[in-house]
Amino acid sequence: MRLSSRGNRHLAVRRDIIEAAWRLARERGLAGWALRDVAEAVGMRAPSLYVYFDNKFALYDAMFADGYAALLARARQLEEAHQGAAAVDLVRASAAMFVDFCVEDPARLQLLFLRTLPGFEPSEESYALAVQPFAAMVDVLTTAGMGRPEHVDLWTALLSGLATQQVSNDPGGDRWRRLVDPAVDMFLAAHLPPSLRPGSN
Amino acid sequence: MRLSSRGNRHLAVRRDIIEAAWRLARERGLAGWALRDVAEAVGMRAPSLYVYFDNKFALYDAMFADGYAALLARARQLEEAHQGAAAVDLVRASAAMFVDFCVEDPARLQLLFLRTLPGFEPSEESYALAVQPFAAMVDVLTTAGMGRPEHVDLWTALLSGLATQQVSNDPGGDRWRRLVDPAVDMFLAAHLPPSLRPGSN
DNA sequence: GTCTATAAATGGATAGAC
DNA sequence: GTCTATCCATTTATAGAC
Repeated sequence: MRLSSRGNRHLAVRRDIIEAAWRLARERGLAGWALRDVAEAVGMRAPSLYVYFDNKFALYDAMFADGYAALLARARQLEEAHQGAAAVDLVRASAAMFVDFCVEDPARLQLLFLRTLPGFEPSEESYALAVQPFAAMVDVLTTAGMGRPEHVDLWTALLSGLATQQVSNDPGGDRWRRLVDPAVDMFLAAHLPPSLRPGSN
Repeated sequence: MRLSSRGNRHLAVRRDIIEAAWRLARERGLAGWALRDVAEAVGMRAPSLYVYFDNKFALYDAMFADGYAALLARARQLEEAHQGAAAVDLVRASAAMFVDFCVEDPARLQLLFLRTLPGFEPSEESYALAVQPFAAMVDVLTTAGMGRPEHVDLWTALLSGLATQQVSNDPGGDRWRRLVDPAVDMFLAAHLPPSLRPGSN
């Protein structure tokens, strides 16, 4: 009991630190803050952070895992909401979800998908977590008859391209965000099996 | 005469500095080097660089302009090589050229298109240069009957998405690079005017 | 677990001699 | 234009007291 509540406290502080780091990343960019700043944001001094993380990269690694956990949660939520719906509807909803997820936090997009942080490599544990949302997306596409690797890769390129353009060239706007539906139409027109097209059954 | 040759010398040294900086960016990442390193690479000491650039961002700005100039050169070259060819062929060739341009230098991709360098904003002059390759691409698409803004934006998203995925998730490979042609097929099937389709005339 | 103090390194930028 | 010398700020990380 005492041990576990101490463990819980430790984990709760870890969470606070991760969330403070995300806040700073959103405000100043993924690499635009120092450990001092994170410490201050949680009411500590920098050296105390080393009780919770071995170094700055370990904090980034925890953020990486946290980001993929958030994405996985949204994917699961979408899956539940689409129980019994047509496969294509889940495909559409997944596209919008993914692009919104990327656009709403450019620093997260950078850490999770752009690999732009010099020197950072996710740990094996975090990488294993990162695979799960990807697998969920493959499932969604497979159910709609578009699970082949070339389909999946083209799908990720299309969606991440829309997100990246939106964030890089029209931050705060929706110039590319609003192209998600047309882009999905284009993709479906080219790759959705005839048997799953609306109108057939 | 003396004045202009001095000016030429100055410009030549500037070029050397810019090229050394690109080399370092390719080796260590866009932000992975110090002015000291650039200076050493051109046989100087760091303070001497300030004769050629006001500060580090000014050097990045020159690299930015240089990158867009390189892209524009390739676009012009492609245009010339496709004098009299079918519009769709130039569209295809432009797609491959752009993705290759991005993939062959990830640091350049980052500086020119991803806006991932914290605090960096291109100067007005450099930005004006950046618009030109974009305009050239709009021309190419317009000639093929696909010049509407939504077409152009979807086109840039699709190609930059392929490039970014290639660089981020399969560096050195061709997992996404080889999808350029299928991606263009998909795009053309959805947007190329019937009158320009092969088979019609 | 948290602190103060500080090490150790980095890196942009300036002063001023030559 | 180039150099040496140096400033100054930043920041990761450690030592050791409490």
